[in-house]
Amino acid sequence: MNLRLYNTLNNKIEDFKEIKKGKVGLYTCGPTVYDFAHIGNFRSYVFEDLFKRYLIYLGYNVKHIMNITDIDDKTIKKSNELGVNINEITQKYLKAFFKDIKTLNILKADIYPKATEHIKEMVELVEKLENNGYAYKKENSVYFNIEKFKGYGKLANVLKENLKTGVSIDSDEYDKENVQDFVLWKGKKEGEPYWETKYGEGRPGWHIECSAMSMKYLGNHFDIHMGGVDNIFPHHENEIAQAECATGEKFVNFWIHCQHLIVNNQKMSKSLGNYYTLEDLIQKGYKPMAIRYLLLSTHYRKTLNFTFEGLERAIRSLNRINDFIFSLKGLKSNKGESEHISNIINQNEIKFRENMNNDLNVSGALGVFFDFTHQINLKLKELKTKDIENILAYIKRIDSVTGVLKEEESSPLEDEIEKKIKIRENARKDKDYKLADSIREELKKKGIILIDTSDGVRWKKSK
RNA sequence: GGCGACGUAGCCAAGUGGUAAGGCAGCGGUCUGCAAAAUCGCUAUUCAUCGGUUCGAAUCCGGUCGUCGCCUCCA
Repeated sequence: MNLRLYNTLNNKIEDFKEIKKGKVGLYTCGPTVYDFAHIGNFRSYVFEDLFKRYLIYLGYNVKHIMNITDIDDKTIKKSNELGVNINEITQKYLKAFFKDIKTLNILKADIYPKATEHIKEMVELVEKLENNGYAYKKENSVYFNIEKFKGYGKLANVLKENLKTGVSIDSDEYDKENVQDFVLWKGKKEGEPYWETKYGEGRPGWHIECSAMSMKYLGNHFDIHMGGVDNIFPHHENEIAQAECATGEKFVNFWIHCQHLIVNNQKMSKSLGNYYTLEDLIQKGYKPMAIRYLLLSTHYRKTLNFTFEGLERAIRSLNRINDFIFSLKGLKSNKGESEHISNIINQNEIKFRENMNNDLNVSGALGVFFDFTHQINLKLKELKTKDIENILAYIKRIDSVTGVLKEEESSPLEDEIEKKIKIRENARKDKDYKLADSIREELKKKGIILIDTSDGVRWKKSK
């Protein structure tokens, strides 16, 4: 089965076909760096990462662009309120963003273009739209005339008749009631940053940024554009309008949108006190990989209900995988390789792929993988050296997609602890279980967990 | 009002016309000096609900109820 994806453009699951063999151009909507990103943002980023990792797993050469919005109403507002230079704000939160995605084991994009560094491209795009008759000037701003674009509304399934009310508005955050032509270029306002261009002093509209930057790095027509469902309208709809009216070409083949995350069945908001940043969760003692596991284990088109119970469950599910790897690594085995183990691996990987190919069915794919751990656990005693290598290599391939097994540095034990473990071993031989148990308890308090196996004592650090 | 997603065990969740995966939790057993891990058994006659199509429906169609999102910025 080929990779099949739900394409918002046509509202159905379609076979994925790349434009240029073996290559995928991928654009994901990035952060507006005016505040810390929250776990809802990270749900999208983690899903996008899962998707990108899977494309790489399938052998595609992925070119991934993620924009950084470092100029917009919210950023300007914050800058003015705090009396701080806008760059200081965007620098601060950009740094935090990069730190967070590293923590969550999200692969870096190839390029993170900043809006403020692509004013020239945006103005050129506005110019093209004006030349093609889709844009008009009003006051000091330039607007897109949605009446002129026949395809307007095709992504979000909105009818122009329901939108057009005749007034054009140049703010990102305007009042209700009027939805209409959107702004391409905003004339300068008092107290706002501006650029000097052929359209006078001003700054770009929000939507033009993504059209200009995606086309600059991926071409006029590229494979996949992703984002949260809230971006479908108007942001992505407007991107299509801008790009297609400027170039006359189809803009993007596949639009993939990730559902939102809610917290305890409620919309996340600061006023409800259920608004979490990644740092908040880490401060509470949760491990990043458990957070990542939780965020990616629900299908991307389903609303994810974030709860702390769910996070606890994620920890335990991950433990099952980690314990499995732990047992494998501690096995004493004979040389050789068994055909039936290779068969189990091959069969399992095929099923894993079938599930992932089915519109990124992670839950199904994880279920397949848990089946695998079960099958292998039944055969642990008969594994040969090469089998274990093969299994570990398979786990590595799976994790190249899921990215939840980021290993922590395994520092060697201190001499003193080593000594204690030896004392305990001797005590056990002498059947002095009282002493043995007290040492085990003592080390547990230090974060070292001892496990007695038929192959001897083993230790691991507590999570 | 318009557009869209969705409703499967205590919780999370797969399933895309052929008779309910998997994970977590729980109970009982095996293994272990005891633990841990693993393992075995038990835990949904039923998929919001009512009708229809079909030899056969959680899956298709229609109605009803309910949840969420978008329609203004938001991942």
